[in-house]
Amino acid sequence: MNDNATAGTNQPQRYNPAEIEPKWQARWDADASLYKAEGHDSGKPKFYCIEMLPYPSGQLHMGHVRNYAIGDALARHMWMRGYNVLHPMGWDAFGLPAENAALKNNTPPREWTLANIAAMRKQMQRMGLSYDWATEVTTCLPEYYRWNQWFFVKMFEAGLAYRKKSKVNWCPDCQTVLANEQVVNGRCWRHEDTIVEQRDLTQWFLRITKYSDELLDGLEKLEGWPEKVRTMQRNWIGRSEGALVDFAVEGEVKVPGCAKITVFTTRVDTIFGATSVQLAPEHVVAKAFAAEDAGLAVKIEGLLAEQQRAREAGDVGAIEKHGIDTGRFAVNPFNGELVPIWVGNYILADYGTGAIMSVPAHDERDFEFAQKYGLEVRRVIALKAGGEDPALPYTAEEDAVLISSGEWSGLGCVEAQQKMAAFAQSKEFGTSTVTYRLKDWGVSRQRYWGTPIPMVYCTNGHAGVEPGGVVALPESALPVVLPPQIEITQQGGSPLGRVDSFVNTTCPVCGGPARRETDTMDTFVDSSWYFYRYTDASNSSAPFASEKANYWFPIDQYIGGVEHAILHLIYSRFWTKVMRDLGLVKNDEPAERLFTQGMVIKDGAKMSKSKGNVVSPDDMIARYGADATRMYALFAAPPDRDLEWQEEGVAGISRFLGRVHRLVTKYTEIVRAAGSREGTGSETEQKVLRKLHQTIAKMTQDFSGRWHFNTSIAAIMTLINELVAAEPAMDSGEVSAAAVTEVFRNLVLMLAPFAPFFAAEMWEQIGGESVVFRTAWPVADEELARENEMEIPVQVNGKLVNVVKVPAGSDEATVKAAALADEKVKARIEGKTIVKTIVVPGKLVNLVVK
RNA sequence: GCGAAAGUGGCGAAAUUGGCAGACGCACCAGACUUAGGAUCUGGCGGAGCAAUCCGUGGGGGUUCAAGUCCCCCCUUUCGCACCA
Repeated sequence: MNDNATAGTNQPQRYNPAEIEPKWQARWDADASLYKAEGHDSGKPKFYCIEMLPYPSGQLHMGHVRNYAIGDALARHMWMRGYNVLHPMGWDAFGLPAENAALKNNTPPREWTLANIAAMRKQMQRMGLSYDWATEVTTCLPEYYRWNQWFFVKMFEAGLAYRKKSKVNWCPDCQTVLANEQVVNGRCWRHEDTIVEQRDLTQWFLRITKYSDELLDGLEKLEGWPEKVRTMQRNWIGRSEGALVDFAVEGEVKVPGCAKITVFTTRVDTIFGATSVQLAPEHVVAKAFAAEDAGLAVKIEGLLAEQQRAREAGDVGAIEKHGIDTGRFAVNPFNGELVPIWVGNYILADYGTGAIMSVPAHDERDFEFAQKYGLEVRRVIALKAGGEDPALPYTAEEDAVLISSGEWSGLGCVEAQQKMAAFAQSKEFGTSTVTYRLKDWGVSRQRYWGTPIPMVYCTNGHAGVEPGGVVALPESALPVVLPPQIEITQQGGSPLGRVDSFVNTTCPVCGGPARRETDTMDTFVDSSWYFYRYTDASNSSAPFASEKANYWFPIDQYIGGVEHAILHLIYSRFWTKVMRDLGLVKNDEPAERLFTQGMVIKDGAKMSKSKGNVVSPDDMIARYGADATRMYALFAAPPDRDLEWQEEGVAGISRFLGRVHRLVTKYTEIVRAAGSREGTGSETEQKVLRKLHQTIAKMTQDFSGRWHFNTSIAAIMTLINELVAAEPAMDSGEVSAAAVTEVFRNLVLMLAPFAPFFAAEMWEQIGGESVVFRTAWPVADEELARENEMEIPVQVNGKLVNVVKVPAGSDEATVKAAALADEKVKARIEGKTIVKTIVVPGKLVNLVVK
């Protein structure tokens, strides 16, 4: 850069990251042992630290840089604290972009993906991240995905993987099915503008609902997870306790199974107030009625269309309630009353039973609907304490009792719910039940670039398997390898279905002809267990050895974006429980602690190509170096908050490193020569050492607690500012060589987690032993850190007047006397009476005067 | 609509337990050095005022000797959920 003549006079070697960083990178890349975790027989405590693995798009973005800078600082710090650290990295390498790229550039997905991985690995190495590359996991390689298939077969055998025909979400852009979790407001999670369609398809599902309660209850114990994520998962699982009650349909219904309507309710205690039954437009009974009445059929179609439109508008909640009276009646089993059967556009087919009893007096939606159509509103819940009845709709359950409810009148709501459900069960017209919003995980994808589902359909069938029936492949037949060369086209359907050599196979049981399943697995399968594979990445006989996983798990710290709160983080919890039940691992949960970092934004908005506000990490590194770029990502905001990227700030960090470089270089000879010379005990020496040890204490605390690295870095900057001020004293010997040595050694050690290249260079320069990252983290000396003088603010009537200095540890009387002796204070209280004096030891004095 | 988080200088932010509001950095201003350079160093920098001093943490009330921090009401922003019966 600016290597002109003046630079040479008193600063022979200026901070030049372009020189330092590649030099160290070359050394580190050549030393595979540098970041290698020790085995599970290591005597040290373990620390398993992971950042979420990226999709190999080919380019790191600033969000990655921030994520990895946080994890790397933590991993390096824990190394220095003496832990056995496993800090791995991998690639979530299957997925649609590879197919799109293939279409566009005519490059095979595998080639494209592997090239991207190579490019991104290089970027990570350029950033100086401390990954153990020997444990690298790439999900699109058969060595990895064969274990997806292995798990799939295990789940099939355990009844956890099954096939069913159902309505599924279809993204016309992805040309594939989406899981419920991948649909956001009726749109595709990857295509914000694309409305997801509903299609009837036969698909593979994983029975995540078997673990609904455990997934929910487990959240209570995940205290190391952000409350926000736990809440989101709780909502997603959506457990709801209630009752099923059968309402018999009055009169004849020709379609079998339609003689009764089973409603789901959480408020069976309000059933005497039910004045209609409401069906979803797709309910079988509604369809049965429609079959008998063409006019009704048209109207019900209309309701369905309204629901569809609302879903497409992404605004299901705002739909105007609308319904149709079918003219038919149902019998309330509790009182024998006939209530009209309606079809409503606000009734969801896929929640509960798709049918409800409508109680306008005690449900807001039912109330709104009844008002519109003039249905009866009948109060059956009153205040327990008596007195004036609350306005309708009245939805409270606490301190409320049943009225006008026959023999149940007088019971409290909660008690009535239990007793009435039990009664319904004894009379066989109902039962108490629990429903969930969580649905089984649909994992079939009509795509090429994913894990082939290891199932075949035996054409002729054999004992126990009908013709065309499902047969799981035995372990010896795995992996089912993706055919490498395949033409990617835009036509629908599973691409593998067009490859005859793939489809046509033999049945592993009877040896007869069979067809392979041609769908591939959702890529979220890949990321559901990848972190177990890190512990034993090259195992070719099992997904991993249990003893290795049991040593490292649960993950001590998992770091990633909050956008995975539902998808990845719920799937991987599920997968862990399945593996536990298979006897592979002992832990119930994958990660002890989860940290979700904020977004990186620019000019107030998330960086995106369309907004043109993308800052490239490569540019930053080329201009300021990796150390400054990483350190800025930690300095600009606390890691859990959004970070506004300001290039001037990176320049500021670069200047700061330059100042440290100048100081370290200036005192290098003293530090290198230092023996065990005595300190001078001078005031400046005490001051410098005090600041040093206060900084060590602050940094150590930040790492173990809140991770507010912005304040840690600010503390180091303050230390540097003090050192600059102390330069004359360090030059004159007023600050001893021993003290200078102590300061600079510890300063470099403290910078190591944030600026690894810089720290390695400085450490070598001052003659530090071994590797800086394997040197023990400094320990704060409380004695040296202690202030010997305190500054005590003095207030009069709560307003600051002056600050007085007193010796540290002064008692109340001394502090008070010092406050009263202060000229400014004297002037302020002149002629007034002190009514009260508050002395908070070590904090302040407040004089209340009149 | 429900729930959560947030709102502090020109900007990013700090104040961990009710106790000096604005640490640290950016930008800006002044100065030094100078082959005048987007380098480096020194100093200044919430607002008003010559000053003493007064005002100031989204707005309004309250508790307290003392409130950015606690309580009540309201506003704004972001995120999550959203006819879930």
